[in-house]
Amino acid sequence: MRQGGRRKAATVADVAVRAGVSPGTVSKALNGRGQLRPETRQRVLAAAEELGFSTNLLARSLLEGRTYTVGVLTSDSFGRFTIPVMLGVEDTLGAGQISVLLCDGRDDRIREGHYLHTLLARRVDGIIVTGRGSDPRPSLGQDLPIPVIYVLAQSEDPRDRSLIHADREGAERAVKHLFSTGRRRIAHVTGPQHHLATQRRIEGATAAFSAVGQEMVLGEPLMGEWSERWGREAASILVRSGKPFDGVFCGSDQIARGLLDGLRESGHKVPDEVGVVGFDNWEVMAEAARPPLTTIDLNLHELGRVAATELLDAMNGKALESGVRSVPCRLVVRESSESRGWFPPAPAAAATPVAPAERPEMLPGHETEPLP
Amino acid sequence: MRQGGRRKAATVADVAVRAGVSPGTVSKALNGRGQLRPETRQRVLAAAEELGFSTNLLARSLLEGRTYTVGVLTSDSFGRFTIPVMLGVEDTLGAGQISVLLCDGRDDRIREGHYLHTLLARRVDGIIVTGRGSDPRPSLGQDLPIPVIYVLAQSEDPRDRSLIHADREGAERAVKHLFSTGRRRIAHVTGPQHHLATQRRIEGATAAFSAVGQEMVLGEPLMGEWSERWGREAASILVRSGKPFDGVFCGSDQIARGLLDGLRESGHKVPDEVGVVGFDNWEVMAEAARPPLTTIDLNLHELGRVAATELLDAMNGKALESGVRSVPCRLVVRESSESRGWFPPAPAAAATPVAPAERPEMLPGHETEPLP
DNA sequence: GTGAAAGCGCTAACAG
DNA sequence: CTGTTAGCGCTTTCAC
Repeated sequence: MRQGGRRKAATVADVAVRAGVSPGTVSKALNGRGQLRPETRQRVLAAAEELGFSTNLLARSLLEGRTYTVGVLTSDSFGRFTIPVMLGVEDTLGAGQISVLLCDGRDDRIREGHYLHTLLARRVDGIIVTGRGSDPRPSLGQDLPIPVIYVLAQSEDPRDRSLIHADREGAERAVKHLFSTGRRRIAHVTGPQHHLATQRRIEGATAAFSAVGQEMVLGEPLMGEWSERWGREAASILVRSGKPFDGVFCGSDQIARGLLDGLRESGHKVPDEVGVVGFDNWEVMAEAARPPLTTIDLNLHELGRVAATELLDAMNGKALESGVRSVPCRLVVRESSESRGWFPPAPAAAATPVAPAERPEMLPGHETEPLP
Repeated sequence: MRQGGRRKAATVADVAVRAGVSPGTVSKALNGRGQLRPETRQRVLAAAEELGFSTNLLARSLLEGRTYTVGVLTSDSFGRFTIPVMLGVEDTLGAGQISVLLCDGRDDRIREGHYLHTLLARRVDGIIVTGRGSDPRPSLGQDLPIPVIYVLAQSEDPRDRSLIHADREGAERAVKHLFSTGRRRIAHVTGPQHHLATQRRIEGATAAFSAVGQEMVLGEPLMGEWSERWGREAASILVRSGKPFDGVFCGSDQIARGLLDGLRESGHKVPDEVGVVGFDNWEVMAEAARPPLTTIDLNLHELGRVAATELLDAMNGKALESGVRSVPCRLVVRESSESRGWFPPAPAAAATPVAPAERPEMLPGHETEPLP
C-alpha cells in the first residue's frame, strides 16, 4: 500500500473473519474486556497484527461520545509567549492520550468564531484559549457544551476560568532580590503605560519598595516600549539624570538587554556597580546578554500544564472553578545581579525588614538551538 | 447548558422532529443538496438554529472515509524554526477547512512512533513531519496509507517527499550581495563543521567567491557555534589577523549580531568600513542588531505553505513526487550592508562579471511582540 | 466463552 | 419533492 494505492484499512470484521470469530469477540480481545479463552485472544491478536489492523478512533468516539481531543485556540497568532503554553498543554494532554487541535485565530474575531464552530462540530472534549496577555479578551460565552479555560489572555467574564502568570508577585520578587543583594537605589524601566502587564509589574515593584521603605530612583517608573532600543535610551536617561543608582528592574528581558548595553557603553559595571534584573526569562535574550541576565521566569510551560490539568478534571465531570488563578513566577539568577559585597551600608532600618537573601532557583541552561 | 450541565447535542433526528420532516430531508437542507421546496428548507434551517444544531463531523467522517485533518509531527520539539513552518501549514490548511493535529515528538523515537500510531488511528488524511534540519531523519516508512511530507528535516529515504529551504543558494546570494555593494575582501563566519546547514552555506558562499574570482579572507570559513559569543570571538580573530576585510557573511543572525558587537567595540564602523550579512532573518535578532542586520530570510512560512499545498494535492489523489524540493530564500536588506560608495576600486575584472546591483526585496518590519 | 443484534449520527440511494 | 433504508466501524448488551 504505497502512497498512491491507498487500500481500505482493515476493520474488526476483517480481523474477525481471519481469526474465525465474531466482531464482538475481536473487540473484546483487542480491548482486554470480557471473558475470553486465552487461546482465542491470541488468535485474534495475531490476525489483527497480520492485517495491520488499527482501531478506527472515529467510530469509537462516535459511540462513546468523547473524542479525546481538545482545541487550542489563540486569539492572536502563536507567538513567543503562547507557544510555550501550548507545548505545556500538549505535553500534559499527550500523556493522557489526548490530542491537540491547533487553531490560529490571528486577531480576527470572525476567524476565531469559525474555528470555534469547527471545534464544536469536531466534538472536542474541551478548549483552551490563549493569546496576548496585554488585556482581557471577550469570553467565548457561557453556553458552550464543553469546558473552556483561558490562559495568558484572561477572559473578560469573571465566570470563566482564567489562568495567568503572577506578574505582580514576580515583579515584587525581582525588586526584593535586588534589595537582598545589598542594593538600595533602584530604578524601574518598563513597557507601555496602557499595558496591563506594565501596570501589574509596577504594582509589584512598588510593593517591594514600600516593604523596605525605599523610594524608586527618579520617583516613578520609566515607561517606553518593549524594546532594546528603549532599554538603551533608558540607560542614558538614568545616567544623565545624575541621580545615583545601583540597581535597575526592567519590565522585560529585551529592555534589560538594551539597558545592559547602554550601561556598559557608558562605563558602568554590571553587576559590580549596578545590578540588573529583567522579566520573562526569554532564554536566548537573557543568556546572550552581557553579563547573562538575572530575570523572572514566567513559567509558561507550567501554566500550560496547569491549564491542561484543570481542563482534564473538567472533562471528567469536575466542575470548573470560576475566576482568575495566577501561577507563580520563578526567579532565575544569573550574573547581572550578583552581589559584590562592597555596597554602601544599608539605610536606616525600614519598618519592614528586608527579605533575607533568597535561595535562587537556577534553571538549567538551554543549549542554543541548532540551525535547520 | 452551562459547563457543568452538559446536555446531549441535538442530532439531525431532533431537527427532523422539530421541523416535521425526515432525517434525510434535514441532511439535504443543511448541506444544500437534492431538490427541496424552499419553504421546507427554511423550516429545517430554522429548527436547526433553534436547537443550536451543529453537525457531528465524526459521523460524517466515518461515512465519508475522510477526516479533513492532518497531523503535524515534529521529530524534536517545536522550536524557532519549526513553528513558522507549522503556522504556514496551519494557515494554508485552515483555509481549506482542514484542521491540524499537533504532535510533539521531543526527539524521542518511541514517542514519535506512538504519535504516528495515534494519527493513523484517528484517520488523518495526511502527515507533515518536521524538525531540526541539521541532518536527515529516518523515514516513517513507505507503507503508510496516507501521504507524508517531510519539511525542514528531510527524510533519509529519497523515495519520500522532502521540502527544505535553499541554504546553498541563500548563502550564494548573501555573498553576491556583499560583492554587489562594492566589497571585495569578504570573510565567512559560521557554525559547527558537522552540521549539514554549515556545509551547504559554505558551498554557496564558495560558489559566489568563485563566480567573481575572489578568495575568502583567511582562505577558509571560521567555524564555531551558533552563538553571539562565537560571533564576538570571530570578530576578534578577524581583527587580530591583520588581514584587511570589508565584508563578513555570517552563517546565522546570532553569530552576526555577536560579530557586529565585536566590530563596533573594536572601533570598526558597520556598514561604512565593513558590510555584514547574516542568515535566518530571525527578526528580533536582526532588527535589534546595531546596525539592523541584512540577512537571508529562510521563508519558513512559505515552506509550510508549500508543504500544505503539496499535501492537499496528494490527499486529493495526485501522486506525490519523490525527492527533495528546495524553496528559495529571500534577501532582506537592512543597514548592516549598505554601500557607502567610497570603497577601493574593483579588482582586475574577474572571469565572470560581478552580478549587477540587486533589487533588494524589503520585508515589512514586524512590531516587537507585546508582553503577555 | 462466544455470537448476534442494535445503535452512535450522519448521508447516499432508492422509493414513493 | 420527501421518506425510508442501509451502512460507515465500533462496542455493548444479551442470548446461547
